[in-house]
Amino acid sequence: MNAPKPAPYNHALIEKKWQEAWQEAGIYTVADSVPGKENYYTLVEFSYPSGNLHVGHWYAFSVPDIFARYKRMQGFNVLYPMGFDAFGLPAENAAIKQGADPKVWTYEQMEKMRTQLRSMGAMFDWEREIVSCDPIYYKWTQWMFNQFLKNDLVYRAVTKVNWCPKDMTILANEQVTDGVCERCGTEVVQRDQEQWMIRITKYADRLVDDLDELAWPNAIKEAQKNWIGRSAGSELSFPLVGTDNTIDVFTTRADTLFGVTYVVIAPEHTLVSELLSRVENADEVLAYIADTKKKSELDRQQSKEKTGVQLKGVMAKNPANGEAVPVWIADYVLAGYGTGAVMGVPEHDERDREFATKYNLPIVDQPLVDAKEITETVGGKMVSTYRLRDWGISRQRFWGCPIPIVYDPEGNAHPVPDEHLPWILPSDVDHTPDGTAPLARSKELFERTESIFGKGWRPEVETMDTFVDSSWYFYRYLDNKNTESFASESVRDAWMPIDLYMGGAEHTTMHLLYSRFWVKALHELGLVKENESYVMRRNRGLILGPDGNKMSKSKGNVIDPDEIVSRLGADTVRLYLAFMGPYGVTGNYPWDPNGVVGVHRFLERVWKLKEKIGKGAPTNLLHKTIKKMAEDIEEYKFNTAISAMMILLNAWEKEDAILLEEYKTLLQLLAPFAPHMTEELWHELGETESIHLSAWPAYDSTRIVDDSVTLGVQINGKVRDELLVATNASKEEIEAAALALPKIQGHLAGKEVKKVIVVPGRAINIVASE
RNA sequence: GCCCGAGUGAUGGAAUGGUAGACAUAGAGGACUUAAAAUCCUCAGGCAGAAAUGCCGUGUGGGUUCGAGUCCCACCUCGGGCACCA
Repeated sequence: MNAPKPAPYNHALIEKKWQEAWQEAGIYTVADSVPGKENYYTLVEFSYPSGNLHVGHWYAFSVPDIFARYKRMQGFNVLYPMGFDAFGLPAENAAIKQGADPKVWTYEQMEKMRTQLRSMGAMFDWEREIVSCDPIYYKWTQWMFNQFLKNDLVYRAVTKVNWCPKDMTILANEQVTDGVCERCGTEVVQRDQEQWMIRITKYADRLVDDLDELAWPNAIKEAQKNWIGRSAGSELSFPLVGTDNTIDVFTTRADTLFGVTYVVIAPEHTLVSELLSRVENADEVLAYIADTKKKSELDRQQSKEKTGVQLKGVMAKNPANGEAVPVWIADYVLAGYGTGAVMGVPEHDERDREFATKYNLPIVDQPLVDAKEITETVGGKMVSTYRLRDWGISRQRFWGCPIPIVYDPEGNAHPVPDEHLPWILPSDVDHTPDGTAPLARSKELFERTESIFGKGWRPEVETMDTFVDSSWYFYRYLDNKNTESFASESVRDAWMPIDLYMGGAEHTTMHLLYSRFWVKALHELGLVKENESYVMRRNRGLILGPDGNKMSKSKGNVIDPDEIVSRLGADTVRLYLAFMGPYGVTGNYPWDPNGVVGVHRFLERVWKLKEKIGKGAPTNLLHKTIKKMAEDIEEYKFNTAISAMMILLNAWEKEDAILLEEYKTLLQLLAPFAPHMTEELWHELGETESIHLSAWPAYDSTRIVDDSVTLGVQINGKVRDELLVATNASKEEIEAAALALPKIQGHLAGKEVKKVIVVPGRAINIVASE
């Protein structure tokens, strides 16, 4: 009879068993402080409850989990929390299309996702879960809004919004494709809308300058700098001939001031209405302005051909030489950038030249002067201007955080006092779009407002941009049940700032910048100590379909993680995603159905390797592997860390036997990657405590150096042979041995050796005459 | 157009200025099997050659260096960001 076959690797059984056991034992519950351990806060962007976990979620959450687990084994008290960014458009769309209640819909999606998220076997501490649409959470979103309002960081302003006349709704930029509404295809128009704004521009300089202190990847910093778009220049006043008024222009080229031949203002410029009375061609000007308004923002951007109209009879004086120049209106000048007016210097600016040529304006060549000097001479000032605009947070939507504002009978806005927070989102709303904010139809909200504030008072009916919810969520994980503050000072001290924030590249300029601003504002208001929220940020790449295209249902290239998990296991999916390439660089990797089988094979081989446990000899390779893996993981190069384990496995499989302790060390190295399988084997080998509570193995530094090493022997930089030498051989010995190699002698025949360079442990280069 | 990245086998990728292609996948050959799958072993950048070996080779062209995938200059291609930004 044959000996009984050892049990095969049954991932389904093992994964279920340990997920339950871990939860039971609470091994992922994180305390705010653990004696002798340093806290380490790893963050990933919380999920939108779309209801179905796709490969992207796995990549976003399970690979950072490897890092978090590694840090934990290294002796850190690691927090790796998860929650839901639960307000947002899809819930509302479901309400409009299917008549669902957005809240019920959202909570259903979250429940589905929690189950799927658990199948990852990640070390999320679910007791710290946050849900941004929960009043216990948004109370503090509203409270912070009030704090900002009190401190002049919030104001009311009229801005342009995308408006779909058919759907009667404001559209977000991403809902507008090629100038039409993505839902109904109707042409989108620009409409003035009064809304609540957050003064992010007040922090523009700090948001740029403080990047220098951060050890972030350069590309991310550059993207933010670019987005903020600080530009240093001069603001100069051009007096209008015959009036007390001036046109203020912004220029980065004050040095070309003497070359100015005209001045242009934006059609929306505040001076326009005043000047109209003095203009000789008012009809023409009005027609031009009307024309501009008809054009969508997109049209204005697309048509590169410059148009404009002269304000006949209006002249501006060049402050440098007193020369009178004509004033024009043109829509290539943007009202929202700089001062909304520019000086035209066709000699030095290509765009100005194009405009001047088209309208026969003079082009004069004048010598350049010193920018700073001339600015001072003409009474201007050196200023910076920014591409960054203030942040409009009002949304005419239902499923968002209510803006805690009420209006008195005279229409003056008042904050809802803190004692009335959370200012609850009502539920009695018809979601059919009719051009007004859904909350305007809530009887409950209006009655509540009157009962608290008095007759004739009415509520704000707009809700906040969901980027507000996500600007501070990382504080709430720290203290998610606190009813006295958004997070207590002691827990913030314990965890902030965040050590590592991994997320999508698409959030580089919006969410990442908003949340940096938010922390700076809280900091300035004395509400938090830190001035920057993220010590390190890494953007991950994208997982593409097997065909190399972005996964999409229409392309039929979508990989369903649930299917792979049930067929090959969560450990395999985690390992495969980590093995595809380095993490934290924005590389996009195609999913290879064969590749995932390959890493599964690796796990099965590790599983089978236990049969070789016996009287083996200690191996140096293990210690090199430990060293290399730690180095690689610290750089998020999980792919090469895995490959190091594969190399070790390949070597051990050739041995007759391996030592129990060494095999267990391999399990520990593999534990962050394949938490379930390693836990099973760990216990099978007699351990009673979780492998995830064990310490990351240390390597023996005396065992990472081999006795001998193979060097490449080059002649004039070309490899001709190799040489096995003792690691401690002297340069002279190596040189002599290399020169004595028969192959080398052959190559050197008739040549003169000029120099020999020995690179210890690497190569020998013999420099010879040709 | 401007800014930031990146170009390496059939594929994902590896390589402190020091033996290019680790590891893995696909592929070829073999073992086991009645057969297939699974598993195991071997080969595997290109060209030439029976082989030994030689020549070529990291987007292109230059350069620095004893030595360049890696550093410098110019260009090409691809990806990302911004864009009538004064």
